Amino acid sequence: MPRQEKLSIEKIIAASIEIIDVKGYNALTLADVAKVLKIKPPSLYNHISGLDALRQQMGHYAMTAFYDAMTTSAFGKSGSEAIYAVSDAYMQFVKERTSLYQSMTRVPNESEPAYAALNQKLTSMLTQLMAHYAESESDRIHCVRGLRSLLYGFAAIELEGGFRMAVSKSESFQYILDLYIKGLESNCQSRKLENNH
Amino acid sequence: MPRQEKLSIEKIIAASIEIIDVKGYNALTLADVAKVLKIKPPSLYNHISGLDALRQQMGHYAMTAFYDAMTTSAFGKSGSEAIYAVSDAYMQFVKERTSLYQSMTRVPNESEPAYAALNQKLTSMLTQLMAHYAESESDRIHCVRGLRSLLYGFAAIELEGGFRMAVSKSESFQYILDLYIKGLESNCQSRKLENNH
DNA sequence: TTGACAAAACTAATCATATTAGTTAAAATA
DNA sequence: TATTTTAACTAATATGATTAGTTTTGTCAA
Repeated sequence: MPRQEKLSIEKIIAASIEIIDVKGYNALTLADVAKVLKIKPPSLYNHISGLDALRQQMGHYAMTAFYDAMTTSAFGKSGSEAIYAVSDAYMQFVKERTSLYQSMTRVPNESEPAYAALNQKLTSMLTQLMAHYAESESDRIHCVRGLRSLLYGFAAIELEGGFRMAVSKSESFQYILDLYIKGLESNCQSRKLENNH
Repeated sequence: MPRQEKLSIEKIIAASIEIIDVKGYNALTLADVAKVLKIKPPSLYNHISGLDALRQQMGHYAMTAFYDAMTTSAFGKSGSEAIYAVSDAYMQFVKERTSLYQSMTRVPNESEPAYAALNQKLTSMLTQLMAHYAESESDRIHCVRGLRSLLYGFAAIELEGGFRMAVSKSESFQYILDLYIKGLESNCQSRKLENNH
């Protein structure tokens, strides 16, 4: 009986996610978290140092799950296949774990070492995927920034209900990804032509 | 002397922008707004119906300025020239009027008619710009969604300090835009080939 | 000029929330 | 079992949004 009862940071995060599911990221309050956990708000301070710290920890937790999803999706793939895979995994994460995704993107301090380190690893992974399309390191980074911008922007606009025209959003997503890959390929093409000048 | 003193919704918005410039969008409070305007917080309710309503009005005000900047930049241009122009204007707006841009993108209710109408007009304008690259209406909308995603994502990641590698962000932006345009062109190309099958 | 009216300020009060301080009970451990 | 730590609690403070009711002030017509 005294098994499941033990409170932990994980339980606090789980409760917070529940609340965000219902009320949205901005509406998270310690008062509500305490209510869900059936304790008084000050008791939470035995586990976390405040609302901002909770958000920070949620960000790290979310980033961990996200990093895992991204890495898994790309494993063993290369070229456009890998790019499609991580992009689909990205959007799947956004759709299926929206509150977690928001906890990641709206983390109070992105510079916090643990968070930043994971972010950095993710960027490295993506940069490797660009090997097929760009030779120089800086070009690969440009490509990664492009993909991240695309995915981040699409997800954000979709989440806030921004795509209002009566056109399939998933078709748009495929179209946009195709466009991006075509851009990469066309880039390759022109590079090869230059080399044979 | 009693000239400049008159309070108005414009002055309230201006004061709010000042505060956001310094403390960030989330930290806006009516208490601070009142302090800047040298009145007591309840007095604000003679002009606005609360913090959320203020944010909504700021969103509309911001969208108006943004729509103006976008439209002006594209005027008389077409094809890739127009796309580069609106993209540059977009990023310029983000950089020079950051608080306003955030007030627009984080507006409490994007469905509010006045806001949504402007948003719709902006989308129409951008869709027209895609005439050169896509024939069907739905393809043009896909293209617009791609561009918006790209710009929105790049701006958001840059604002939150997400591009950490030692690579020029403005070069990345140019690279990404080039990539996007190449994608559009390559799309055209393959469409023409198909037609001549 | 003055009295009525409307606008816009004010004070007082309420409520929700975060957070701190200090206390206590319960669990873990020596 | 005695001690120590953990994690709950109550009480209190501070900030901020918001409402109610009052007062001031500026405008405008008689």
